[in-house]
Amino acid sequence: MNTQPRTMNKSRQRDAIVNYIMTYHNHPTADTIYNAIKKDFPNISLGTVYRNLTLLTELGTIKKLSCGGTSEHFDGDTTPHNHFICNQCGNITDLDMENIDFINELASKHFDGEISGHNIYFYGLCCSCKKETTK
Amino acid sequence: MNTQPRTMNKSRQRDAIVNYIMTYHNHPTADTIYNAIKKDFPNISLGTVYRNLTLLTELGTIKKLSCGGTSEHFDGDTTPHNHFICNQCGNITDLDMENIDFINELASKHFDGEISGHNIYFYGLCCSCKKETTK
DNA sequence: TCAAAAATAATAACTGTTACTAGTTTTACG
DNA sequence: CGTAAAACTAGTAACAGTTATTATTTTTGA
Repeated sequence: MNTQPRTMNKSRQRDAIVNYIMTYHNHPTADTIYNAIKKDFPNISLGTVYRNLTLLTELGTIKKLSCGGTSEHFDGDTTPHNHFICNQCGNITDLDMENIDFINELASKHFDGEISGHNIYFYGLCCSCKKETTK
Repeated sequence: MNTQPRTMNKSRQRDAIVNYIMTYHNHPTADTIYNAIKKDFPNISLGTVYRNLTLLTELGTIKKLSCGGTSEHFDGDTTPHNHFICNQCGNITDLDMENIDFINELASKHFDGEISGHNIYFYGLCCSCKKETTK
């Protein structure tokens, strides 16, 4: 039995969510999006944000980032790239580095299952926190 | 001001937690550990498990794994190694592959902060789930 | 225009985790 | 030893992020 809707209707709220994520590449949480969108949709419900984020993740329009904080983050950039999380301030940023998808092959070598992708989270001190600590 | 205890007392409960994690390399959640230890400590509190897991993580005795499920997992193996999470059954396993810590250098190349480490989570189908789907 | 399907707002419920408190265990030292 | 201070625990309440429920509204296609 298929529990998915047969067709997807358009929804102004969902459009606003996608628009926010695609405009600000700041890996927002559901709550961040909720508060930002409230300016245009004062009555929007947090549940609506969560429901659409789940839906969009399932559709592959966005990606969910689980990097150990109290809540999940979302990324509008679904192309392969890696993230850095600052141990001090907790900020998440994209990491500009050469593509290393070949590690999937390395991981497959001694593995009987099927590897389809990976997530990499680098940790350390971001530029500004590094400056702070060396003061 | 230092909020840490000045010395660490021994605690049978904490020993049992460490012992469980080091014995079964199954990346357990707090709840898994709690239920396992209850056999020896029928009155142990879930809070005690959480408190000690946090403490042990801070001490570096164990590592916390945040791989996107509903709860956190813990790993008694603190040596560099990578994990695989099955998209179907959710099982977490160690991935036997060559060390690729050199990616920290690659990541540092165009990065102004300081990179101290990384976590890699591979995704896909584990051996048994792969067999299931091809039946 | 109108009915069916999809989506929403509002709210309640749920779940993993943390905080609090009174009582117990461990430890250091006389 | 005995004992007092510090560390730790059980039990429980509180909290935060997320999901489920439901009545209502919006979207869509004929």
